[in-house]
Amino acid sequence: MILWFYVQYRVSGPILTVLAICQRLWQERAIMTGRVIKKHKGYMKMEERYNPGQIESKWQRYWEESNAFLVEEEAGRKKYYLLEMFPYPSGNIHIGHVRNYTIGDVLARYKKMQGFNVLHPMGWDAFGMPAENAAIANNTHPAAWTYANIDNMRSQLKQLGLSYDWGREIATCRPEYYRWEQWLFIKMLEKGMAYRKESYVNWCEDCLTVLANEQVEAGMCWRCGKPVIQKKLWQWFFRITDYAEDLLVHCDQLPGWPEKVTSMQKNWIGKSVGAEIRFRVADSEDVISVFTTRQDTVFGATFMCLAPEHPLVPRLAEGTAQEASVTAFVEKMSQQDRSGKAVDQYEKEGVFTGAFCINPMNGRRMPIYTANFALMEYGTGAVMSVPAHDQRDFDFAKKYDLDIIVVIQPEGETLTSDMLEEAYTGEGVLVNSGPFDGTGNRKALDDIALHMEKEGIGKKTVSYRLRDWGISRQRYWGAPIPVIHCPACGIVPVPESDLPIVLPEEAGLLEGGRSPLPELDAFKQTTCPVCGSKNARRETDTMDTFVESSWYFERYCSPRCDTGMFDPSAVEYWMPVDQYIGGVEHAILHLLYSRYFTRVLKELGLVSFKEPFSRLLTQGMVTKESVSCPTHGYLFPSESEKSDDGHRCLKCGREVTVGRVEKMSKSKKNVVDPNELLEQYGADTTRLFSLFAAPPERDLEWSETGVEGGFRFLNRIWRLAYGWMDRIGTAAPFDGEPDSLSGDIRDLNRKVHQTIHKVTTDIEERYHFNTAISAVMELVNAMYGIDPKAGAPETAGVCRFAMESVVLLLSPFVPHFCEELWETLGKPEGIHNMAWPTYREEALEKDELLIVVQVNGKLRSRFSVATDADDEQIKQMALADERAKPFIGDKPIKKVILVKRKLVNIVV
RNA sequence: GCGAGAGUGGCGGAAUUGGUAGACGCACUGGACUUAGGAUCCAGCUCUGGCGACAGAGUGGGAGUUCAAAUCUCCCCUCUCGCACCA
Repeated sequence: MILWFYVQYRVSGPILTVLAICQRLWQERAIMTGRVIKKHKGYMKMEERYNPGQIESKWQRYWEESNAFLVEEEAGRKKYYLLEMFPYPSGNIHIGHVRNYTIGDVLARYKKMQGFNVLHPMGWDAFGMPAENAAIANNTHPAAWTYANIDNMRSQLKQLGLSYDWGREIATCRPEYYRWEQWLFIKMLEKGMAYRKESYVNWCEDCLTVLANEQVEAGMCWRCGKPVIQKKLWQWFFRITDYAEDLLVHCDQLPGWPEKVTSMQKNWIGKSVGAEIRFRVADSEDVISVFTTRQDTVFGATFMCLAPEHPLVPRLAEGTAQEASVTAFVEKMSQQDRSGKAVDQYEKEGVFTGAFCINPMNGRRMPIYTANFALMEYGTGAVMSVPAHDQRDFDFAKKYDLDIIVVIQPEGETLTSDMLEEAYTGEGVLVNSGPFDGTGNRKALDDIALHMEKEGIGKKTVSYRLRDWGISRQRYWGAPIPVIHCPACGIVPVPESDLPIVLPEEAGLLEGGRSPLPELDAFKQTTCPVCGSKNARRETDTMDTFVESSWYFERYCSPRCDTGMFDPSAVEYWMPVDQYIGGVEHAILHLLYSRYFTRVLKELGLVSFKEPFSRLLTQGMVTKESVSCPTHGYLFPSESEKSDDGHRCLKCGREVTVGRVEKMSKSKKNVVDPNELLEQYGADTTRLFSLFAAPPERDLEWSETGVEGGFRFLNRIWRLAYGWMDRIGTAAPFDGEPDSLSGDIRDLNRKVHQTIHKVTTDIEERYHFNTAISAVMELVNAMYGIDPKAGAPETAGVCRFAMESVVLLLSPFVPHFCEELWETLGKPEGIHNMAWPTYREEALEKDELLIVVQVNGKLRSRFSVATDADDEQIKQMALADERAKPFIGDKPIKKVILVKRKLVNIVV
């Protein structure tokens, strides 16, 4: 009621509001006494004013009570699985969620009206760090915080009127869900798809905890500010690299995916074709294996670089004069962020290990360095450096005064090392390359690889940039990894019958974000399932949350299945997802992991397909300026204030810096809460506005300017309907030949058909909801000039056709509003079950063509012509055009270009 | 740094296949209705010059292809996303 009052006040001002209150009280009395809701001339009595609050709760209740969106498999009926990326339950939905889920809802409702059996589920990606952080900050349990957030966000989503099958809701933090993930892990372990190896984590010595990359700020711990070091731990991995080639090849077989996504995935997998070459370490049994794509330059290799983490580094330096400096360098590197993006930004540096290796092609002694740009994760962790033909190696050689030998010369030129200002990376002919001198370098790639293969020095090989997926997390709020470490039997999988390994909820979090699991004896101490040893201990690492989101779309098909991950027949019916929608920021990791997981499921015989998502729509980010205060860090919009005095923090009064425009995120505090919009204008206006503001794939810098326009548009339709109701009377919607109409009413009929055409293709082919909405706006503008009772006898019928079409076309966008109007039009309730309107091809035809006249490509005139005019006639009319003539003058006409039914360009 | 994308009036955007740049909406201006208006209806609204008819310029900047370029090609600038432990 308060909301209603507020809207009234906004719309009508004070005096009419008082009148409206009286009217409303009268109506409510009438409703209570049952006198209002009855048929009136074939349609329902209509409220004069659009009242979103009342309408929206009415229809949301109706959808819920009539189970409007619950679905099940129906053999023989065409299905459509529409999925939006499920949210992390961070607390409140933000405007980015509204955008994502509204886009999905439009498509789901549209497909339903097209006759599909539409699966449209929703759930929660509920494990993750923010719950732990919130638990520490508020002294609660991550589970309590997460479930409270889920309840809150579910009711917010329901307020938006989204057509979800809520009977299929899942939360990944529930044992019923992660039980099957643990089951799958064990299967993968049995198949060798999961394995353990040592790798590095960010470690804070002070908090004694592992840090996520996000928790490292400029090399320091975000909690205590102490330096972060790299610590080696035994961790679990999935062998995604086994599928590198398959994932890569199928990027080109995903026609429903945006090319930018497949292209990013291809680059991420990063296939390189080259050779592996073995370099013997001088005076030692050791061999260094390198991967290179430039084996044609092997004669120019003058030194070797090993990653600081390379196992040979300490051994090579041992006992040499360089040992101390090598140890110091390795130590220094272990303090640094070694991620790809960081390494690329450091200045290249390295130290000599004191050892040499032998170039197998020419016997050259090459000094072995350890260098910061060599990555243990890529290739073999060793780089054969050819300074003459690689810029990075060139810079390094100049810095440390190392030899440079030219081995490729541009055709017909002589190039020597002292001529080089920078590396020569172009094509050419081999020199200084023994038997290969004079060979083109392209051909030499093959020749040298073959030669090495014959001599046992190396071989052709392929390398990928993609690395195996590390899934171990030393965290509490995640799915426990179901293995047992037994001192006698080693790694033992938890028997299937013991699943799920439930995360012990009684555990509180330890200070500093450290996982309590390793210190919780009740969890950790267990019996070995193989030998019965009492000294066995449970794995205390939990799984990366990306694991949960890599198969949830399959779980939705049979979310309550308790005999397996899913019911195979349900998955065969619903999968693959026909349309997946989510933020472009997931273009690589989540989507690649999901593709990988589906391949694993196929390999295990659980599904019959390997690509989970047929079509993908990557929605652009909703961005906003972030605001940060020198003392308080990032601020919520409500925590700072702009005045003449400047933009200040409300907590401390200091001047804030208005940051970059960034993706909305809770950590940046630049989120926009849709609640105010919902309260002020209702769900339909909020939905309409988020769709109208920009096409889905485009980034959207948030601004509320324009939201009034959407609300006005709905009011405008409401008023039109209210004014037309009596005047249309009981006329049936016009469905006759367009030729039986003339004048305004003929134009309106054409406009309706054109609008149906435009809205349908915009939704179906382009997802351009903004232009679909503006097409309906144009139609409504055209309807405003028409009186259904005046003119030809067909007028009322055309008007009813127009009005019903507007309501049907808008129903996926503003469903509550359209349900209400549909009922008012005297239609059976449930517009979501109606068929999508269709247009007639012959009704789209215009009566006249507009021809544009250009002279030398510049617009000079235009004229109308009958649709059946032939090209020659149009040409003559253009040449005779009075407004074009002065620009032709007496200059000779060189050429006349005619674009059929559109344009004439006269070239003089 | 590497990979991917984007840039059009005061603002959000439109122009679907190289063929009328600025649809639709916001903001703004003027008018009508009105006791009143932050409601509604009608009209105007890229910039420069001109009373006007009209003319010239114009899609981040620069070059090019073409009868014709927001759209294609090359170079440059700016912004956004991802970079493997945020989700």
